[in-house]
Amino acid sequence: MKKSSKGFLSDLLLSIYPLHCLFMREFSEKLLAWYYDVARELPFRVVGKVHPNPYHVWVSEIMLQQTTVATVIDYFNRWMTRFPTLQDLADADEHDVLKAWEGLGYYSRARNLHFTAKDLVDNYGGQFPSMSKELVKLKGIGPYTAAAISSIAFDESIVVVDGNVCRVMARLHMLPEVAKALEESARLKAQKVMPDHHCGDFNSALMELGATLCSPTSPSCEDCPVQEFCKAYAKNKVDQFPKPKPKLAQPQKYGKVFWMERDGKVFIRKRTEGLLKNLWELPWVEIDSKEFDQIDQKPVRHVFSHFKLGLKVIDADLESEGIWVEKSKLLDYPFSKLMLKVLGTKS
DNA sequence: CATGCGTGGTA
DNA sequence: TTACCAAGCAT
Repeated sequence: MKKSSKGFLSDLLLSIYPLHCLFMREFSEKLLAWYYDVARELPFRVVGKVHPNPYHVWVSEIMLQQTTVATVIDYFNRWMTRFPTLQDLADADEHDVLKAWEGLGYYSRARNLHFTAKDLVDNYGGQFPSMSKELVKLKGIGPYTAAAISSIAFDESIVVVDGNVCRVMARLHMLPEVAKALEESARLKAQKVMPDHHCGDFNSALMELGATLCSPTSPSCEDCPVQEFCKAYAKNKVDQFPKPKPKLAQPQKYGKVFWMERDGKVFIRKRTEGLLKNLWELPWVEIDSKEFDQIDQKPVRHVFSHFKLGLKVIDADLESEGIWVEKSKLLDYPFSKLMLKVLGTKS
C-alpha cells in the first residue's frame, strides 16, 4: 500500500471510526447503567452475569412471546415445579404439558416446547446449542428466541429484535419502514451498538427500555438514558415513530355449545387440528347471527387473535366423537380460556 | 411476505 | 365498548 493512501486512510479512520466507537460505547454504557439500576428481580432473570440455566431461559422466552411479564411469572414458577429439568419435560405426556400451559394462549408454543425438549434429549445429548444460528433450527425457536437464549445464557453478541427493539430503533433513527422491513432496519441499527460482553443484559435493557420508558403511547423521554442519541426526540417527532401499520377488521362469529349431561357425566371432545389443537372442548358449531339472537341465553364472549366469538350454551342429548367425563374430573383436562368461561357458566 | 394463532391490560 | 397492543413463530 502506498504511503499517501495509507495516510489518507488513517486520517479517514481517525476522523470517523473513533466517533462511531465513541457513540457505540456511550450508548451501550448509558443504557446498561440505567438497566442495572432499574432491573427488576424476576424468577427467570439473572442480572450482571451470564444466566446459568439455558432451560429456564428457553422456557421463559417462549412464554414471553406476545405475553406480558406479569402474566408469565406465575406460569413460569408453576412450570419449573412441574417440569424442573429439560429431561422432565421430555419425559412428560403432552396432556400434562398442555395442562400446565392452560390459559396462556398460543398453544403451539407448548406443543413445540414439548417436541423440542424430546428433540434436544434425543439428538443433542440433552444440551442446548450455544449459537443462535443453531438454536433457530429448533421447532418453536425463531430469530428472536434464538438470539435471546444465546445472548442471555451464552453471552453471544447478537441482538434480539422484538416489538420493543423495533420501536426504540424506529425512534432513535426515525426509521420510516413498517412491519418486516422495519424489523430488518432495526436489526442493523441495534447490532451496531451491541457490545461484546454482557450481551444478555444489553438485550434485556433494550427491551426493558421499550417496555417502560419508550412505550408505544406517552413515552417518558425526560427520563430516558439515551435521549441524547434520539433523532425523533430531537425533532419532537417521537409520537410519529414507529409508523403505524394498517390493520384489518376482526370478524365476529357466533356459535352454540351443546351441554350434554348423563348420570353426572359430561360429554367433551378433543380438538384434533387447527385452532386450539389438542385441547378439549364442549361440542359446539358455528351459527349465524340470526339463530344466535333467537337463543335465549346469556352469551359467553371471547376474543381470539383474529376473530371474535360469541357462544350460547344449550342443553342437548346427541351422539358424536368424544368421551363422557365425571363432572368433578372435568378440570383434569386442558381447556382453552374460552371453554373455561363456558364451563364456568354451568357450575 | 401475509396470515393464522390466545389472552389480558389499558386508554 | 372498542381498539390496540405485548419479550414471535410457522407456513
